[in-house]
Amino acid sequence: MKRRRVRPTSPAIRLRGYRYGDRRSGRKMLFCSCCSGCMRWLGNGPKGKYFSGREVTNKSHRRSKICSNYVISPLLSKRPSDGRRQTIQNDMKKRIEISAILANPQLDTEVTVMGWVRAFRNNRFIALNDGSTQNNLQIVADNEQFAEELLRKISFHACIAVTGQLTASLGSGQAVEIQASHIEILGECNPESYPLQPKRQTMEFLRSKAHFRPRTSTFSAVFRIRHAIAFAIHKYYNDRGFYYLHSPIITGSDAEGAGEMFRVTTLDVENLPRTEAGEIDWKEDFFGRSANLTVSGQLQAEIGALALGKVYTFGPTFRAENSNTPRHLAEFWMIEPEMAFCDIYGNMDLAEDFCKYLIRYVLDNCYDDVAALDARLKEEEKSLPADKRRPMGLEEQLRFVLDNDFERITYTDAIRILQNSKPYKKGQFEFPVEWGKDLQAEHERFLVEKEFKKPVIVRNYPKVFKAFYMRLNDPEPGVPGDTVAAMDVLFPGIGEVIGGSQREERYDVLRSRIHDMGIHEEELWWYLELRKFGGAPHAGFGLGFERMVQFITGMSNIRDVIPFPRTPKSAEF
RNA sequence: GCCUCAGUAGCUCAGUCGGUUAGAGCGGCGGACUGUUAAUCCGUAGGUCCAAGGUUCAAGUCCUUGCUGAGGCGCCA
Repeated sequence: MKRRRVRPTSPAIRLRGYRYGDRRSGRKMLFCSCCSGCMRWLGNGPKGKYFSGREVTNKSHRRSKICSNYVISPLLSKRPSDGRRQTIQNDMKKRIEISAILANPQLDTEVTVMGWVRAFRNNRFIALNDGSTQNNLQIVADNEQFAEELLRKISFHACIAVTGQLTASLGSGQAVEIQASHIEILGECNPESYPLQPKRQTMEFLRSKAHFRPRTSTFSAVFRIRHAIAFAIHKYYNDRGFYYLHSPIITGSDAEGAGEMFRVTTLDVENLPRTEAGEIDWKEDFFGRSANLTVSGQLQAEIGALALGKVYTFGPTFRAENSNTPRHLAEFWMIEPEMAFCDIYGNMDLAEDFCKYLIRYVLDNCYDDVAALDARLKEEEKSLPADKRRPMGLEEQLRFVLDNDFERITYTDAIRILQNSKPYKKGQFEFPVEWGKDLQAEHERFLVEKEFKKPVIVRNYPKVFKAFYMRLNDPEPGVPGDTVAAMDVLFPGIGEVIGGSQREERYDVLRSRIHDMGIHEEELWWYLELRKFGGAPHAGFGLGFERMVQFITGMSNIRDVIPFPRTPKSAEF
């Protein structure tokens, strides 16, 4: 069948759709064209060359066959002439988003807006928010013009539709407002039983009301910014020639070396199949083997990089660790770029440029949201003693990161700096500082927040506490032991945002590392073969998406930057 | 997983050495208010003091266990 766009058959009826001709019957069939995926059937046309839009459209409309996105002809959207009240259905097509009104206000025109009531002051002024922007639009409701019954229903977070003239505001807090001529309650919100209130509420409380918290100013700002960062990530890599590679969410490998995993099974847990030896028989399971949720897409990303050159993954990641901190989630999103023909230095360059790009993108595109979060933090910190307050405001902090180069040091440098530090000499560190021991949070925090006062990239860690796939460095004078080309990007407040490395591309070296760490070689046969056949030097890193959102929004708990957080003992919503 | 703290009205919290009828602010409800910006003013209702057990003449308060939450640490992104 040939797909062909249908032209309007008459000026009055603008019909949009794709027409398929059936050769055998000669009938024409019309399908919706609201989007490339929509195949909603709108009706059969009559035989013959011409297609009657009116007939089909009217018939389809009566039978509710038209896709909701389908552009209705002017004929249908015209208001009924018999004076019947216009329906919401028609209003919705006229609805303008508040962001559009505020960006480009057409004064003295009639507009229709829909959204949720943030405040109803003086029985006259409604602050309306529809989620399209941080800013509310003020609705002026002349209370003699509206029934008391209606006004009573304009309560906190009730959903309403308002039509009226857009005018310059007489008040001082806003530039424009709507003089309401028509108000409709789309969804009542009984304040006696609705859990949220027009007042400050704690993050803990709002977390327990995850189905309503996006309506608050703080969370809507966070989720708009979260979206912007996600979008910017794709844009960043796409613009630089990376390919988005979908790494699997279910994995059969448990040798990824990144923590405890969630098991995926269809076996009856009440009655597990056993082998003769009495062990659980995973051959009976859905995949014919033991399977888990992924803890990293890195190993698969390496497959991509060694064919497509530059790839990135961006997907959910699962860690079944009992981590009870404001920086950990059991389900989080991770971005893992992987580049062939790249070493640890190129890796660091990408990491720094990438972080800065995301921050800049948010400042350029979500300034109102950042400003609102900044103001909120400042307000919140007023009640804290001076030494507990953040050294910088949110926006100031973001600009500071943009304006300064990240400090780049080796692990060996870091140990030396720490051993010469005041807290070390005064014995204020809880954990020992010596070459060969991993840096603890208190050490990282000292480097980032006290010594350098900006993001720090630490590289070349001892191989003993790093993963098997990291590239072994040549021995260096002044370095007491073997190191690998690993790097961590440390940010103020949240610690490690990025962990990455140059990968071990030498088959023999990798194989002996796998053996040393007690990993079964058979699990990683394909990973080893990547080195055996057409291998290349390559590098990459993992960036914790929520940690970046946390840094950019200034939220102190990671559970408040993901819509539905999953943490130990918590998977509501 | 370890350590610390918390759980009292719808929300945020106070409640002294174990002692009479458990309080406040905000929010809700009723009323007033035609230029408000967390509006304001007057009035009013609202409690299984997390749960179970224990000590005591007497427990919101002390003890034990459990549950939940937060913070710190570890693991990491």
